Amino acid sequence: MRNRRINRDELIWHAVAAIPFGMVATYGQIAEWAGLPRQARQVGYALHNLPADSTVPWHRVINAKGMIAFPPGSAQYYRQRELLNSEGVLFVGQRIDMRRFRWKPTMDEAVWGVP
DNA sequence: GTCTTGACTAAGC
DNA sequence: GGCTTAGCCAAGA
Repeated sequence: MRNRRINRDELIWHAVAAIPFGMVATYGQIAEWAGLPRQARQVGYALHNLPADSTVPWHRVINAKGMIAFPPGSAQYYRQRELLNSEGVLFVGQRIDMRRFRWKPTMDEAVWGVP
């Protein structure tokens, strides 16, 4: 069987799985950490292909606006919101307080929010 | 091969 | 704060 190279999806899933409990990350962040910059859409695509029996915390991935990518009112929207709420991620209306819950990788070296 | 779609983002109005 | 436009890349028809 050859060393199957890690698929793009698995790379993304791995990055998503690295998000700690009670934290969230944006699609752009996941793409970048997975080594796929500018491919935020691919992250959503990979999550869409995520098997139902997977343990990947897909609900910790949100868009850059701090909102769930699903349209409000949809079953998926409420499911993700409930999962986040159960982890202590509080919502302000339809938005998450990114200043508190956005995960910052390697806080010592990471440069996020640089002007 | 081209065209459309998509769990996105940033900038402009 | 919300809508529109443009940019981006990959998968599917």
